[in-house]
Amino acid sequence: MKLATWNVNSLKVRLPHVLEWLGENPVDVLCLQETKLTDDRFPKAELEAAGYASVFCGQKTYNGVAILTREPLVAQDVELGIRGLEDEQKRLLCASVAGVRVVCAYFPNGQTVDSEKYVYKLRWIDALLSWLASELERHPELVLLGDYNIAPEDRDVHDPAAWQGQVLVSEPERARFRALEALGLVDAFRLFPQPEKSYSWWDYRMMAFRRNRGLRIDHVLLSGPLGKICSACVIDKLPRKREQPSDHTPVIVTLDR
DNA sequence: ATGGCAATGTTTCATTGA
Repeated sequence: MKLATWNVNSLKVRLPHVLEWLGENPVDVLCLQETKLTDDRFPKAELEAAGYASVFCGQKTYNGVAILTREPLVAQDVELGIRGLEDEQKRLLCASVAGVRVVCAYFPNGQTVDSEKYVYKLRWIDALLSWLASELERHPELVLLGDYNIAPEDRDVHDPAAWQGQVLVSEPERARFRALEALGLVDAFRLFPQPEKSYSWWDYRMMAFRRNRGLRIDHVLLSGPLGKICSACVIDKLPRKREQPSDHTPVIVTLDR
């Protein structure tokens, strides 16, 4: 079983990329973030024609998440948002696939550490943490895939000195990433040897991709039982090399089942 | 110290992202 996550930065623009990528990478599950589409505009039929069922939860201009699966989804297993959190923003979606609870998340960006958006980011993650604690009891086989907007360690940052204390790397954010791990979740990417300077996002400006000035902020966290059957986790840089790419690139995880 | 790129809608600029 293969699962992937990809912040597409507008599914309207990136649908051809997604379809082509799925053709080359026929994963069982693909979680998307920043679809930036209201549900009435979601390209359900086009994805179905490519062999994928979808559930989605979107809004105009910002945010929006979706889960694509090769197997049909059971509607009653689908859940939107974090239970117990009042939130207008469409950032979280869950579904069950082959007994695995799949959580697709688009964490808030936070803008700057002195902004209201940063306060919201921390509050959102705190709500996620307490919700996940109970969710893990209900679903021991759980995977949290998405754009976390957190680079967990300095090795996930191209220039740690320049980023020191900034949003995406600040200590309160990193502490929350560790709190996710303390729930028993493991960072699938770090279960395996990886190339030095592996990142999942590069700024569009300053030729950042070509210079590999990036951050690793897209992650797959696995619950304990799934960590034990995980056999690979890779970042696929190819889509970032295309014309008109998303600034993020997919992360793919393989489970032995 | 600043902006640099891309997408969106309110569009011919402002806002947001990361």
